[in-house]
Amino acid sequence: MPLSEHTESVQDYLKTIFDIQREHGRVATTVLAERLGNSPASVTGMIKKLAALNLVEYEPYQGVVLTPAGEKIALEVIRHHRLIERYLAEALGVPWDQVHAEAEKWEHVLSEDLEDRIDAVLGYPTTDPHGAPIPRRDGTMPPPHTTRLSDLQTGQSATIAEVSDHDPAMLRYFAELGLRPGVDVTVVAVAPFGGPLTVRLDDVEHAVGREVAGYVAVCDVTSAGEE
Amino acid sequence: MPLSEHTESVQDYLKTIFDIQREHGRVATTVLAERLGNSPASVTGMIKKLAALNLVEYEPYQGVVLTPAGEKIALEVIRHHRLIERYLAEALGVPWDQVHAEAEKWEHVLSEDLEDRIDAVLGYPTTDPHGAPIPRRDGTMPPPHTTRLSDLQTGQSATIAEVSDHDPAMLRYFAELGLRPGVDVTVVAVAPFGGPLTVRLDDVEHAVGREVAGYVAVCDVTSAGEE
DNA sequence: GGTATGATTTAGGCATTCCTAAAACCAGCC
DNA sequence: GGCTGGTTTTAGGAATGCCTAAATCATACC
Repeated sequence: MPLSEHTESVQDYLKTIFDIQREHGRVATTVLAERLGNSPASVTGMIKKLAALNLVEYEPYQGVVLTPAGEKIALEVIRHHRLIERYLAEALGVPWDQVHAEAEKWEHVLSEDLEDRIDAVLGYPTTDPHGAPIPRRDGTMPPPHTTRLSDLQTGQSATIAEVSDHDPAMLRYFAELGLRPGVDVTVVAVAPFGGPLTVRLDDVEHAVGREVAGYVAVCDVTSAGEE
Repeated sequence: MPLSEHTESVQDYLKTIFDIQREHGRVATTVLAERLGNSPASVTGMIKKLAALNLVEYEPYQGVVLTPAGEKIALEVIRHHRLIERYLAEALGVPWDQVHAEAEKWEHVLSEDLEDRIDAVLGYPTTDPHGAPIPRRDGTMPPPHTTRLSDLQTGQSATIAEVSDHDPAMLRYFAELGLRPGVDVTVVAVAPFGGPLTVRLDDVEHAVGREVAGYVAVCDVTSAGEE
Protein backbone atom coordinates (compact mmCIF):
# COMPACT_ATOMS: atom_id res chain seq x y z
CA MET A 1 0.00 0.00 0.00
CA PRO A 2 1.76 3.16 -1.17
CA LEU A 3 2.32 6.20 0.99
CA SER A 4 -0.24 8.30 -0.83
CA GLU A 5 -3.04 5.93 0.15
CA HIS A 6 -2.80 7.14 3.72
CA THR A 7 -4.04 10.38 5.23
CA GLU A 8 -1.61 13.03 6.38
CA SER A 9 -2.59 12.18 9.90
CA VAL A 10 -1.62 8.53 9.49
CA GLN A 11 1.67 9.57 7.89
CA ASP A 12 2.43 11.88 10.80
CA TYR A 13 1.65 9.22 13.36
CA LEU A 14 3.89 6.64 11.67
CA LYS A 15 6.75 9.10 11.25
CA THR A 16 6.57 10.10 14.90
CA ILE A 17 6.27 6.53 16.15
CA PHE A 18 9.37 5.65 14.16
CA ASP A 19 11.31 8.53 15.73
CA ILE A 20 10.31 7.67 19.27
CA GLN A 21 10.92 3.99 18.71
CA ARG A 22 14.54 4.75 17.88
CA GLU A 23 15.00 6.35 21.28
CA HIS A 24 12.67 4.44 23.58
CA GLY A 25 11.84 1.15 21.95
CA ARG A 26 8.12 0.51 22.49
CA VAL A 27 6.10 3.73 22.13
CA ALA A 28 3.78 4.75 24.97
CA THR A 29 0.52 6.55 24.28
CA THR A 30 1.43 9.57 26.40
CA VAL A 31 4.80 10.12 24.74
CA LEU A 32 3.23 9.92 21.31
CA ALA A 33 0.43 12.24 22.37
CA GLU A 34 2.86 14.85 23.63
CA ARG A 35 5.06 14.71 20.55
CA LEU A 36 2.06 15.07 18.24
CA GLY A 37 0.34 17.72 20.34
CA ASN A 38 -2.83 15.62 20.60
CA SER A 39 -4.66 14.34 23.66
CA PRO A 40 -3.85 10.79 24.83
CA ALA A 41 -7.45 9.81 24.17
CA SER A 42 -7.20 10.87 20.52
CA VAL A 43 -3.96 8.95 20.16
CA THR A 44 -5.55 5.77 21.49
CA GLY A 45 -8.26 6.13 18.88
CA MET A 46 -5.85 6.59 16.02
CA ILE A 47 -3.60 3.80 17.24
CA LYS A 48 -6.50 1.40 16.94
CA LYS A 49 -6.99 2.50 13.37
CA LEU A 50 -3.31 1.98 12.60
CA ALA A 51 -3.48 -1.48 14.16
CA ALA A 52 -6.52 -2.33 12.03
CA LEU A 53 -4.46 -1.31 8.98
CA ASN A 54 -1.63 -3.58 10.13
CA LEU A 55 0.75 -0.66 10.39
CA VAL A 56 1.46 -1.07 14.11
CA GLU A 57 1.29 -3.86 16.67
CA TYR A 58 -0.88 -2.70 19.53
CA GLU A 59 -1.29 -4.25 22.95
CA PRO A 60 -3.71 -2.22 25.11
CA TYR A 61 -1.87 -0.46 27.94
CA GLN A 62 1.45 -1.58 26.42
CA GLY A 63 1.98 0.96 23.64
CA VAL A 64 2.82 0.25 20.01
CA VAL A 65 5.60 -0.95 17.72
CA LEU A 66 5.66 -0.48 13.95
CA THR A 67 5.08 -3.49 11.74
CA PRO A 68 7.33 -3.86 8.69
CA ALA A 69 4.56 -2.29 6.59
CA GLY A 70 4.32 0.65 9.01
CA GLU A 71 8.06 1.11 9.06
CA LYS A 72 8.20 1.17 5.30
CA ILE A 73 5.73 4.02 5.16
CA ALA A 74 7.41 5.87 8.02
CA LEU A 75 10.71 5.73 6.16
CA GLU A 76 9.11 7.05 3.00
CA VAL A 77 7.65 10.00 4.89
CA ILE A 78 10.96 10.68 6.60
CA ARG A 79 12.75 10.47 3.27
CA HIS A 80 10.38 13.06 1.87
CA HIS A 81 10.83 15.27 4.89
CA ARG A 82 14.62 15.21 4.89
CA LEU A 83 15.01 15.55 1.15
CA ILE A 84 12.77 18.59 1.23
CA GLU A 85 14.67 20.09 4.14
CA ARG A 86 17.85 19.69 2.19
CA TYR A 87 16.29 21.14 -0.92
CA LEU A 88 14.83 24.17 0.85
CA ALA A 89 18.18 24.93 2.47
CA GLU A 90 20.32 24.36 -0.60
CA ALA A 91 18.22 25.46 -3.55
CA LEU A 92 16.07 28.16 -1.96
CA GLY A 93 18.31 29.41 0.82
CA VAL A 94 15.86 28.85 3.66
CA PRO A 95 17.75 29.31 6.95
CA TRP A 96 19.04 26.14 8.51
CA ASP A 97 16.83 26.39 11.60
CA GLN A 98 13.60 27.06 9.67
CA VAL A 99 13.52 24.23 7.16
CA HIS A 100 11.96 21.74 9.55
CA ALA A 101 8.67 23.57 10.02
CA GLU A 102 8.38 24.21 6.30
CA ALA A 103 9.16 20.60 5.37
CA GLU A 104 6.49 19.43 7.81
CA LYS A 105 3.89 20.72 5.34
CA TRP A 106 5.62 19.86 2.07
CA GLU A 107 6.40 16.24 2.90
CA HIS A 108 2.79 15.23 2.35
CA VAL A 109 2.43 16.62 -1.16
CA LEU A 110 5.62 15.29 -2.74
CA SER A 111 5.02 12.90 -5.64
CA GLU A 112 7.45 10.10 -6.47
CA ASP A 113 8.36 11.83 -9.68
CA LEU A 114 9.26 15.07 -7.92
CA GLU A 115 11.08 13.17 -5.21
CA ASP A 116 13.37 11.74 -7.88
CA ARG A 117 13.91 15.11 -9.53
CA ILE A 118 14.82 16.78 -6.26
CA ASP A 119 17.09 13.89 -5.31
CA ALA A 120 18.90 14.22 -8.64
CA VAL A 121 19.21 18.02 -8.49
CA LEU A 122 20.82 17.72 -5.06
CA GLY A 123 23.19 14.99 -6.24
CA TYR A 124 21.68 12.19 -4.16
CA PRO A 125 22.49 13.53 -0.68
CA THR A 126 22.69 11.21 2.32
CA THR A 127 21.89 13.61 5.16
CA ASP A 128 19.52 16.48 5.83
CA PRO A 129 20.74 19.94 6.97
CA HIS A 130 20.67 18.83 10.62
CA GLY A 131 22.87 15.86 9.81
CA ALA A 132 20.14 13.25 10.07
CA PRO A 133 20.43 10.46 7.50
CA ILE A 134 18.03 10.46 4.56
CA PRO A 135 16.44 7.01 4.16
CA ARG A 136 17.36 5.44 0.83
CA ARG A 137 14.83 4.68 -1.85
CA ASP A 138 15.01 0.99 -1.03
CA GLY A 139 13.75 1.71 2.48
CA THR A 140 17.04 1.25 4.31
CA MET A 141 18.68 3.83 6.57
CA PRO A 142 22.07 3.98 8.29
CA PRO A 143 21.93 3.38 12.05
CA PRO A 144 21.69 6.52 14.19
CA HIS A 145 24.71 8.01 15.96
CA THR A 146 24.78 6.98 19.58
CA THR A 147 27.49 9.17 21.11
CA ARG A 148 26.10 12.42 22.52
CA LEU A 149 27.98 15.61 23.24
CA SER A 150 27.14 15.06 26.89
CA ASP A 151 28.90 11.66 26.77
CA LEU A 152 32.29 13.27 26.13
CA GLN A 153 34.93 13.68 28.85
CA THR A 154 37.05 16.76 29.48
CA GLY A 155 39.71 17.14 26.82
CA GLN A 156 37.96 15.03 24.19
CA SER A 157 37.38 16.42 20.73
CA ALA A 158 34.76 15.38 18.22
CA THR A 159 32.95 16.39 15.06
CA ILE A 160 29.26 17.19 15.28
CA ALA A 161 27.36 14.73 13.12
CA GLU A 162 23.77 15.65 13.79
CA VAL A 163 21.63 17.96 15.91
CA SER A 164 18.07 17.27 17.01
CA ASP A 165 15.35 19.21 15.19
CA HIS A 166 12.47 18.31 17.50
CA ASP A 167 12.36 21.60 19.37
CA PRO A 168 12.40 24.81 17.31
CA ALA A 169 13.76 26.90 20.21
CA MET A 170 16.60 24.42 20.71
CA LEU A 171 17.35 24.53 17.02
CA ARG A 172 17.62 28.32 17.06
CA TYR A 173 19.91 28.02 20.04
CA PHE A 174 22.16 25.58 18.20
CA ALA A 175 22.20 27.88 15.18
CA GLU A 176 23.28 30.85 17.31
CA LEU A 177 26.03 28.82 18.91
CA GLY A 178 27.25 27.60 15.54
CA LEU A 179 26.69 24.03 16.68
CA ARG A 180 25.94 22.32 13.38
CA PRO A 181 26.97 19.19 11.49
CA GLY A 182 30.62 19.20 10.40
CA VAL A 183 31.80 21.53 13.15
CA ASP A 184 34.63 20.41 15.49
CA VAL A 185 34.25 20.80 19.24
CA THR A 186 36.50 20.23 22.22
CA VAL A 187 35.22 19.72 25.74
CA VAL A 188 37.09 22.11 28.02
CA ALA A 189 35.31 21.33 31.28
CA VAL A 190 32.49 19.18 32.61
CA ALA A 191 30.61 20.42 35.66
CA PRO A 192 29.68 17.73 38.22
CA PHE A 193 26.15 16.65 39.11
CA GLY A 194 24.79 16.98 35.58
CA GLY A 195 25.83 20.64 35.33
CA PRO A 196 26.90 22.29 32.06
CA LEU A 197 29.72 21.32 29.74
CA THR A 198 32.12 23.97 28.59
CA VAL A 199 32.93 23.35 24.94
CA ARG A 200 35.31 25.14 22.58
CA LEU A 201 33.96 26.02 19.14
CA ASP A 202 36.19 28.07 16.83
CA ASP A 203 38.34 29.09 19.80
CA VAL A 204 35.33 30.46 21.67
CA GLU A 205 34.15 28.71 24.82
CA HIS A 206 30.46 28.13 25.49
CA ALA A 207 28.69 26.65 28.47
CA VAL A 208 26.03 24.23 27.29
CA GLY A 209 23.42 22.69 29.59
CA ARG A 210 23.91 18.94 29.94
CA GLU A 211 20.31 18.25 28.91
CA VAL A 212 20.69 20.41 25.86
CA ALA A 213 23.98 18.76 24.97
CA GLY A 214 22.25 15.41 25.22
CA TYR A 215 20.25 16.40 22.17
CA VAL A 216 23.36 16.72 20.06
CA ALA A 217 24.55 13.54 18.41
CA VAL A 218 28.27 13.31 17.86
CA CYS A 219 30.43 10.96 15.87
CA ASP A 220 34.11 10.68 15.02
CA VAL A 221 35.60 11.30 18.43
CA THR A 222 38.91 12.79 17.42
CA SER A 223 41.15 12.76 20.48
CA ALA A 224 40.80 10.95 23.77
CA GLY A 225 42.00 13.83 25.93
CA GLU A 226 42.86 12.95 29.52
CA GLU A 227 41.12 9.55 29.25
CA MET B 1 -7.82 37.41 7.06
CA PRO B 2 -4.76 35.78 5.49
CA LEU B 3 -4.91 32.91 3.08
CA SER B 4 -3.58 30.39 5.55
CA GLU B 5 -6.56 30.91 7.86
CA HIS B 6 -8.75 29.13 5.37
CA THR B 7 -9.02 25.41 4.68
CA GLU B 8 -7.76 23.95 1.44
CA SER B 9 -11.33 23.36 0.47
CA VAL B 10 -12.22 27.03 0.88
CA GLN B 11 -9.15 28.03 -1.11
CA ASP B 12 -10.12 25.67 -3.93
CA TYR B 13 -13.66 26.97 -4.05
CA LEU B 14 -12.55 30.60 -4.22
CA LYS B 15 -9.93 29.91 -6.88
CA THR B 16 -12.46 28.06 -9.01
CA ILE B 17 -15.16 30.68 -8.55
CA PHE B 18 -12.70 33.33 -9.69
CA ASP B 19 -11.86 31.35 -12.83
CA ILE B 20 -15.47 30.75 -13.78
CA GLN B 21 -16.42 34.32 -13.00
CA ARG B 22 -13.93 35.52 -15.62
CA GLU B 23 -15.75 33.51 -18.26
CA HIS B 24 -19.37 33.53 -17.20
CA GLY B 25 -19.90 36.37 -14.77
CA ARG B 26 -22.14 35.12 -11.95
CA VAL B 27 -21.24 31.54 -10.99
CA ALA B 28 -24.00 28.91 -10.99
CA THR B 29 -23.96 26.06 -8.48
CA THR B 30 -23.93 23.36 -11.16
CA VAL B 31 -21.00 24.82 -13.05
CA LEU B 32 -19.00 25.13 -9.88
CA ALA B 33 -19.95 21.59 -8.85
CA GLU B 34 -18.81 20.16 -12.15
CA ARG B 35 -15.50 22.02 -12.15
CA LEU B 36 -14.74 20.93 -8.58
CA GLY B 37 -15.93 17.37 -9.07
CA ASN B 38 -18.39 17.66 -6.17
CA SER B 39 -22.13 17.17 -6.09
CA PRO B 40 -24.31 20.29 -6.45
CA ALA B 41 -25.70 19.66 -2.97
CA SER B 42 -22.23 19.77 -1.43
CA VAL B 43 -21.48 22.97 -3.29
CA THR B 44 -24.61 24.64 -1.94
CA GLY B 45 -23.48 23.76 1.55
CA MET B 46 -20.01 25.16 1.10
CA ILE B 47 -21.32 28.27 -0.61
CA LYS B 48 -23.33 29.08 2.48
CA LYS B 49 -20.19 28.79 4.53
CA LEU B 50 -18.32 31.11 2.18
CA ALA B 51 -21.18 33.60 2.36
CA ALA B 52 -21.10 33.48 6.17
CA LEU B 53 -17.38 34.31 5.97
CA ASN B 54 -18.16 37.23 3.66
CA LEU B 55 -16.09 35.76 0.88
CA VAL B 56 -18.94 35.51 -1.64
CA GLU B 57 -22.28 37.19 -2.19
CA TYR B 58 -24.92 34.52 -2.35
CA GLU B 59 -28.50 34.80 -3.48
CA PRO B 60 -30.29 31.44 -3.29
CA TYR B 61 -30.97 30.06 -6.76
CA GLN B 62 -28.93 32.91 -8.28
CA GLY B 63 -25.39 31.66 -7.86
CA VAL B 64 -22.46 33.54 -6.33
CA VAL B 65 -20.05 36.40 -6.95
CA LEU B 66 -16.82 36.94 -5.05
CA THR B 67 -16.64 39.80 -2.57
CA PRO B 68 -13.45 41.90 -2.58
CA ALA B 69 -12.23 39.82 0.37
CA GLY B 70 -12.94 36.59 -1.52
CA GLU B 71 -11.25 37.88 -4.65
CA LYS B 72 -8.16 38.82 -2.67
CA ILE B 73 -7.79 35.29 -1.39
CA ALA B 74 -8.55 33.76 -4.79
CA LEU B 75 -5.77 35.84 -6.32
CA GLU B 76 -3.32 34.76 -3.65
CA VAL B 77 -4.12 31.11 -4.29
CA ILE B 78 -3.81 31.59 -8.04
CA ARG B 79 -0.51 33.41 -7.54
CA HIS B 80 0.76 30.46 -5.55
CA HIS B 81 -0.45 28.02 -8.14
CA ARG B 82 1.09 29.77 -11.13
CA LEU B 83 4.38 30.58 -9.43
CA ILE B 84 4.74 26.95 -8.47
CA GLU B 85 3.88 25.79 -11.98
CA ARG B 86 6.59 28.03 -13.30
CA TYR B 87 9.04 26.86 -10.70
CA LEU B 88 8.39 23.18 -11.30
CA ALA B 89 8.84 23.60 -15.03
CA GLU B 90 11.90 25.82 -14.89
CA ALA B 91 13.85 24.64 -11.84
CA LEU B 92 12.90 20.99 -11.69
CA GLY B 93 12.20 20.23 -15.32
CA VAL B 94 8.68 18.92 -14.84
CA PRO B 95 7.09 18.53 -18.29
CA TRP B 96 4.99 21.44 -19.37
CA ASP B 97 1.73 19.50 -19.42
CA GLN B 98 2.18 17.93 -15.95
CA VAL B 99 2.88 20.96 -13.78
CA HIS B 100 -0.78 21.80 -13.27
CA ALA B 101 -1.71 18.64 -11.36
CA GLU B 102 1.41 18.89 -9.24
CA ALA B 103 0.86 22.57 -8.42
CA GLU B 104 -2.71 21.78 -7.39
CA LYS B 105 -1.28 20.13 -4.27
CA TRP B 106 1.66 22.46 -3.61
CA GLU B 107 -0.28 25.71 -3.79
CA HIS B 108 -1.81 25.08 -0.37
CA VAL B 109 1.43 24.61 1.54
CA LEU B 110 3.42 27.57 0.22
CA SER B 111 4.40 30.07 2.93
CA GLU B 112 4.80 33.77 2.16
CA ASP B 113 8.51 33.48 2.80
CA LEU B 114 8.94 30.68 0.29
CA GLU B 115 6.70 32.45 -2.19
CA ASP B 116 9.13 35.37 -2.15
CA ARG B 117 12.17 33.13 -2.50
CA ILE B 118 10.70 31.29 -5.46
CA ASP B 119 9.61 34.54 -7.07
CA ALA B 120 13.16 35.90 -6.73
CA VAL B 121 14.87 32.74 -8.01
CA LEU B 122 12.67 32.87 -11.11
CA GLY B 123 13.38 36.56 -11.68
CA TYR B 124 9.85 37.77 -10.93
CA PRO B 125 8.03 36.11 -13.82
CA THR B 126 4.71 37.47 -15.06
CA THR B 127 3.21 34.34 -16.62
CA ASP B 128 2.97 30.63 -15.86
CA PRO B 129 4.12 27.92 -18.31
CA HIS B 130 0.71 27.96 -20.02
CA GLY B 131 0.95 31.69 -20.55
CA ALA B 132 -1.58 32.64 -17.88
CA PRO B 133 -0.68 35.82 -16.00
CA ILE B 134 0.65 35.47 -12.44
CA PRO B 135 -1.24 37.81 -10.09
CA ARG B 136 1.07 40.40 -8.56
CA ARG B 137 1.79 40.56 -4.86
CA ASP B 138 -0.45 43.60 -4.52
CA GLY B 139 -3.41 41.53 -5.67
CA THR B 140 -3.69 42.97 -9.18
CA MET B 141 -3.65 40.94 -12.37
CA PRO B 142 -3.49 41.91 -16.05
CA PRO B 143 -6.78 41.44 -17.92
CA PRO B 144 -7.17 38.09 -19.71
CA HIS B 145 -6.62 37.72 -23.44
CA THR B 146 -9.89 37.76 -25.29
CA THR B 147 -8.95 36.73 -28.84
CA ARG B 148 -9.20 32.98 -29.40
CA LEU B 149 -7.53 30.94 -32.09
CA SER B 150 -11.01 30.15 -33.37
CA ASP B 151 -11.67 33.89 -33.86
CA LEU B 152 -9.00 34.18 -36.56
CA GLN B 153 -9.80 34.33 -40.26
CA THR B 154 -8.03 32.50 -43.06
CA GLY B 155 -4.60 34.00 -43.71
CA GLN B 156 -4.25 35.68 -40.33
CA SER B 157 -1.15 35.04 -38.26
CA ALA B 158 -0.78 35.39 -34.52
CA THR B 159 1.36 34.47 -31.55
CA ILE B 160 -0.03 32.06 -28.99
CA ALA B 161 -0.25 33.84 -25.64
CA GLU B 162 -1.91 31.27 -23.44
CA VAL B 163 -3.46 27.81 -23.52
CA SER B 164 -6.12 26.54 -21.15
CA ASP B 165 -4.97 24.10 -18.47
CA HIS B 166 -8.39 23.01 -17.23
CA ASP B 167 -8.44 19.69 -19.06
CA PRO B 168 -5.37 17.44 -18.77
CA ALA B 169 -6.15 15.56 -21.99
CA MET B 170 -6.48 18.86 -23.87
CA LEU B 171 -3.19 20.00 -22.42
CA ARG B 172 -1.42 16.86 -23.63
CA TYR B 173 -2.93 17.43 -27.05
CA PHE B 174 -1.63 21.00 -27.15
CA ALA B 175 1.80 19.76 -26.05
CA GLU B 176 1.90 17.17 -28.87
CA LEU B 177 0.89 19.77 -31.41
CA GLY B 178 3.53 22.19 -30.14
CA LEU B 179 0.81 24.71 -29.47
CA ARG B 180 2.33 26.64 -26.57
CA PRO B 181 2.87 30.26 -25.56
CA GLY B 182 5.28 32.15 -27.78
CA VAL B 183 4.67 30.01 -30.84
CA ASP B 184 3.54 31.66 -34.10
CA VAL B 185 0.62 30.25 -36.06
CA THR B 186 -1.00 31.03 -39.37
CA VAL B 187 -4.53 30.04 -40.23
CA VAL B 188 -4.48 28.26 -43.59
CA ALA B 189 -8.12 27.36 -43.85
CA VAL B 190 -11.35 27.63 -41.89
CA ALA B 191 -13.96 24.98 -42.49
CA PRO B 192 -17.58 26.25 -42.55
CA PHE B 193 -20.32 25.37 -40.06
CA GLY B 194 -18.01 25.24 -37.06
CA GLY B 195 -15.69 22.69 -38.67
CA PRO B 196 -11.95 22.56 -37.96
CA LEU B 197 -9.36 25.24 -38.58
CA THR B 198 -6.22 24.31 -40.48
CA VAL B 199 -3.27 26.09 -38.90
CA ARG B 200 0.39 26.18 -39.87
CA LEU B 201 2.91 25.65 -37.07
CA ASP B 202 6.58 25.45 -38.04
CA ASP B 203 5.62 24.80 -41.64
CA VAL B 204 3.48 21.82 -40.67
CA GLU B 205 -0.26 22.05 -41.09
CA HIS B 206 -2.64 20.74 -38.44
CA ALA B 207 -6.40 20.49 -38.37
CA VAL B 208 -7.71 21.70 -35.02
CA GLY B 209 -11.31 21.29 -33.91
CA ARG B 210 -13.05 24.64 -33.58
CA GLU B 211 -14.09 23.89 -30.01
CA VAL B 212 -10.56 22.96 -29.06
CA ALA B 213 -9.21 26.08 -30.71
CA GLY B 214 -11.65 28.11 -28.66
CA TYR B 215 -9.67 27.10 -25.60
CA VAL B 216 -6.52 28.68 -26.93
CA ALA B 217 -6.12 32.35 -26.11
CA VAL B 218 -4.21 34.36 -28.65
CA CYS B 219 -2.73 37.84 -28.64
CA ASP B 220 -0.63 39.92 -31.01
CA VAL B 221 -2.41 39.21 -34.24
CA THR B 222 0.46 39.64 -36.67
CA SER B 223 -1.01 39.90 -40.14
CA ALA B 224 -4.55 40.52 -41.28
CA GLY B 225 -4.45 38.04 -44.19
CA GLU B 226 -7.34 38.29 -46.65
CA GLU B 227 -9.39 40.40 -44.26
C1' DG C 1 -51.74 30.42 -17.02
C1' DG C 2 -50.48 25.74 -16.22
C1' DT C 3 -46.92 22.47 -16.50
C1' DA C 4 -42.71 19.97 -17.45
C1' DT C 5 -37.80 20.09 -16.97
C1' DG C 6 -33.63 21.14 -15.22
C1' DA C 7 -31.32 23.72 -11.52
C1' DT C 8 -30.99 24.23 -6.75
C1' DT C 9 -31.72 23.53 -2.00
C1' DT C 10 -33.07 20.80 2.14
C1' DA C 11 -32.88 16.64 4.92
C1' DG C 12 -30.53 13.03 6.73
C1' DG C 13 -26.13 10.46 6.87
C1' DC C 14 -21.27 9.00 6.80
C1' DA C 15 -16.13 9.24 7.53
C1' DT C 16 -12.27 11.50 9.61
C1' DT C 17 -10.05 13.32 13.40
C1' DC C 18 -10.06 15.79 17.09
C1' DC C 19 -11.81 16.97 22.09
C1' DT C 20 -13.28 16.50 27.43
C1' DA C 21 -14.80 13.81 31.26
C1' DA C 22 -15.14 9.63 33.45
C1' DA C 23 -13.91 4.88 34.10
C1' DA C 24 -10.44 1.22 34.12
C1' DC C 25 -5.95 -0.32 34.66
C1' DC C 26 -1.14 -0.96 36.44
C1' DA C 27 2.68 -0.55 39.57
C1' DG C 28 5.04 0.88 43.29
C1' DC C 29 4.70 1.61 48.31
C1' DC C 30 3.36 1.08 52.95
C1' DG D 1 -2.34 -7.19 50.03
C1' DG D 2 -4.66 -2.92 49.57
C1' DC D 3 -4.19 1.88 48.25
C1' DT D 4 -2.83 5.60 45.42
C1' DG D 5 -1.16 8.23 41.40
C1' DG D 6 -0.24 8.31 36.96
C1' DT D 7 -1.39 6.11 32.46
C1' DT D 8 -4.56 4.56 29.28
C1' DT D 9 -8.95 3.57 27.52
C1' DT D 10 -13.98 4.24 26.90
C1' DA D 11 -17.98 7.20 26.21
C1' DG D 12 -20.04 10.86 24.19
C1' DG D 13 -19.64 14.84 21.22
C1' DA D 14 -18.09 18.56 17.86
C1' DA D 15 -16.40 20.36 13.29
C1' DT D 16 -15.43 19.63 8.40
C1' DG D 17 -16.73 18.30 4.11
C1' DC D 18 -18.52 15.04 1.41
C1' DC D 19 -22.71 12.03 -0.27
C1' DT D 20 -27.75 10.47 -1.94
C1' DA D 21 -32.60 11.14 -2.14
C1' DA D 22 -36.36 14.03 -1.91
C1' DA D 23 -38.40 18.50 -2.08
C1' DT D 24 -38.59 23.11 -4.06
C1' DC D 25 -37.82 26.69 -7.32
C1' DA D 26 -37.42 29.10 -11.97
C1' DT D 27 -38.39 29.22 -16.50
C1' DA D 28 -39.57 28.23 -20.96
C1' DC D 29 -43.12 26.34 -23.71
C1' DC D 30 -47.62 25.20 -25.02
